[in-house]
Amino acid sequence: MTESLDSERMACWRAYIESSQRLFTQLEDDLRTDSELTFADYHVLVLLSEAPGQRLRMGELAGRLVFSPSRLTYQISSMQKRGLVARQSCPEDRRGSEAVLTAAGLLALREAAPHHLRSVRTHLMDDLDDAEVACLTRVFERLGRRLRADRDASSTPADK
Amino acid sequence: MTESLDSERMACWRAYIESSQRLFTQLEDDLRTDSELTFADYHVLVLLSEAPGQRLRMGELAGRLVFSPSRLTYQISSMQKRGLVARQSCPEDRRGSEAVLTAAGLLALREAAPHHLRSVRTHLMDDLDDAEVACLTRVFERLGRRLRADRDASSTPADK
DNA sequence: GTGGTGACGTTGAAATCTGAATAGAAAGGG
DNA sequence: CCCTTTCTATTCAGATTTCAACGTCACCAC
Repeated sequence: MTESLDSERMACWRAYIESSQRLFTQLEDDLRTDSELTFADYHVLVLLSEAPGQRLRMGELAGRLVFSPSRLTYQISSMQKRGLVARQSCPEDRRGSEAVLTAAGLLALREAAPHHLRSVRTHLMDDLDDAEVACLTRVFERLGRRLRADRDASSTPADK
Repeated sequence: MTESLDSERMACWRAYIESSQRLFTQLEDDLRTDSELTFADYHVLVLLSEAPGQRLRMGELAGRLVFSPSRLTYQISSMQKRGLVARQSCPEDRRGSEAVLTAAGLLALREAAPHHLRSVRTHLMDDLDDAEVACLTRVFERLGRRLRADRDASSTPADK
């Protein structure tokens, strides 16, 4: 029956979409200005740097980045050419492969991080008070949990 | 000096990024499932349908969609081929052109809208209480204003 | 073990997106 | 008027992304 949003929620939705798009564009531009990395590159480096052994399976990485498998293949190939990561075939499962952070990759991350974090602060975080931060965290962590659950449910053909 | 985010803001930032990415992907998938439109197509149709004369200048459209000029040119060409919009050269300014909504475009929008709005509700809005909606609206409208202002400032070489 | 089934990544072709360069037209002096 | 500058949108080449089809291997039941 209700196939629409009330006007407050519609305004909320629109502000969220437009501002997010604008923010991501801006961060991407900033990152390119003061490093040789894209936002995707940066994110890959962060995830690898935090992983045990500074390595992750392709599938795991794709899941966290919200990338399609083929997109990740391309992304890692690109970073491999630039020496930021290496590819190794997985010992336990010979179908799989893993991306490993290189010394150059870690260095690139260390150089880019201060600029990027400053960018995140000036464009977004500095303008939020603690209550707003708490609210956003609550909302988006809940959303993330739900969307991950939906995805897992739909990939499992445990229908019905 | 502070070139990092405190841990709460970092968690907030990460949840926001990941969940947003996931949400946009999900909405895109839903839209494709029950219509022939992409999210960008849909957004163009919405903006045109609300514009006086159901037409907008390319630049205006690009600004609102947060698209680069060349991306918009491509987007509109694609929609033109599918009959969703038409292109007309602008009477007042012969450099410019405008995109006009067609009957088929309006129809496509009307058919897709209920599904898309349901999708937005089930994946996001239904889970938010009124206070959260108010918080998000406040935050993202403020962010949007600031980012638009930054963009305008940097395009104007009125440097000091 | 053997065959079927599914999971993990990759590949190739086509669609889309970006950034620099460009054509065409308006605007503002001089 | 003429010239220079700026604005609008498009074009082109190249980079990225998607989608579907594969190749390889693991897993499970027989």
